[in-house]
Amino acid sequence: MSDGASPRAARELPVFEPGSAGRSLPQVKQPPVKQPPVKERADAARNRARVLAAAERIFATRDDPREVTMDEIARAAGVGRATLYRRFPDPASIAVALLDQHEFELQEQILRGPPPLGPGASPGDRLAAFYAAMAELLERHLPLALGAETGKARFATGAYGFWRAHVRVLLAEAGAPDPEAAVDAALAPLSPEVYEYTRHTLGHSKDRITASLTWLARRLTGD
Amino acid sequence: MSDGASPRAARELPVFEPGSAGRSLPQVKQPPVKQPPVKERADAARNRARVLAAAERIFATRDDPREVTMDEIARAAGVGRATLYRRFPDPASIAVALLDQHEFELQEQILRGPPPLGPGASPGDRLAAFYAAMAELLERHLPLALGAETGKARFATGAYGFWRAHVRVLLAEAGAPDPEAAVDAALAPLSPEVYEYTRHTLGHSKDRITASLTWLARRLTGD
DNA sequence: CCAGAAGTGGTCACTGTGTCCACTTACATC
DNA sequence: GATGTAAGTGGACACAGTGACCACTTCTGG
Repeated sequence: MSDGASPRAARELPVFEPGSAGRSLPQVKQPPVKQPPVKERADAARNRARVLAAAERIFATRDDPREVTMDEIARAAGVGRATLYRRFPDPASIAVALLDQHEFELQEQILRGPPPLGPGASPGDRLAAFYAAMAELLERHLPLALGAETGKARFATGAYGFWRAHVRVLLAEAGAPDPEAAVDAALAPLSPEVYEYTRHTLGHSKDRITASLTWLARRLTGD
Repeated sequence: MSDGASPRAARELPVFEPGSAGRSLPQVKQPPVKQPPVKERADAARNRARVLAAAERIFATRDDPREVTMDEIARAAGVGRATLYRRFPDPASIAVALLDQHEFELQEQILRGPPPLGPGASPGDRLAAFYAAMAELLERHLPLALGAETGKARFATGAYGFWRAHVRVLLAEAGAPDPEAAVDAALAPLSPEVYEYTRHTLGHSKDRITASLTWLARRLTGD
């Protein structure tokens, strides 16, 4: 997180920066005027790393990631429950924090990577590439994605706003009459629940799902 | 449930019959060979009606229908908790039972009603009509739909299999290369969570959402 | 009418939650 | 280095919901 290069000044899309997830430090009821201290104590950072590592392990192991409990994570991390609650209000927010780390790389590729994921290709190609990349992400981190959907703040997967803005632009370029309304329909098939259902309940292969999403991308953008 | 007319013998689509939801009577661990008795005792039926009525009221009232609890429903229905557990394993299953009642009518219209919802219209028109009808259903029964998504059995909304079969046929008629895989992507925008997000978090009108779904239907079926 | 099956509701042990508070530890300052 | 202080920590507590159990009641077929 200390790359001095590439200042992120002029950006069109709302980039979600990973690491800012579990750091809204004290969970005070009303954030007072006083800014929370910018610097994190060393032991706190160490514990946060422990928590995230333990949580990643647990989410990956569990049968149903939606059943992971705060108590369980705290015990696995060797940390008191209050310590956990200090940063994360519920297990879902931990999954979100972990997921953001993985999603950030994809955001970079979309913003500055080579086509068709990055700028330069046609809307149809870019949308298809985006779908494929998201399917890949879901394939690898499905437990986290499922766990992130549990809490009260749905569609708050941190990066959702980014995907939304990206796809909305693509739909607009493709001539959709109301991209702002269409974009959520276009993103719905990427919901972790849908992926889990087709992938594991129905048993479709990742390639088959990706092919279907590619077809969808072509249809949505009019080829 | 005693309409002697129109025997439902030869059907292509898996119709979900409402009323069969809370009636898999005893929640035994392993259903023994002995068939559960076909007839329901009069007092049991009365209580079931009470439970459903109370639950409908509660689901509609609550801020977040996902937080409705068995205890709450039992108290509101004036019924012991064990009585409730006898028929329904969790609040979600009660929401499913209620929702099925409303979905059944739509199923009938699709099977035997006039076009464009019923048979006779083009795939594009039928899909658009289906989307519009589902949006209407969600608009009216969103709390139930959200509550039904809570439990462990997702995509088990009873009727989901029906919608799935219907839309799969439409996509096949429209020439989709892999309707079996595409159908879940086509149904994803109808997820209650997506509807809630666009409708209430973003504040889009029902008409705007419907218009967008109509656009989607045209795109999916190639007009 | 009545035997027995189906249905009922109060109770119990248990799990996870969220908050609180007394103690500990890191770090800025001297 | 010593030290004051605020951030950080973990155990404890009260509470809510669960799911199962069981003694009791009520319905219904013969």
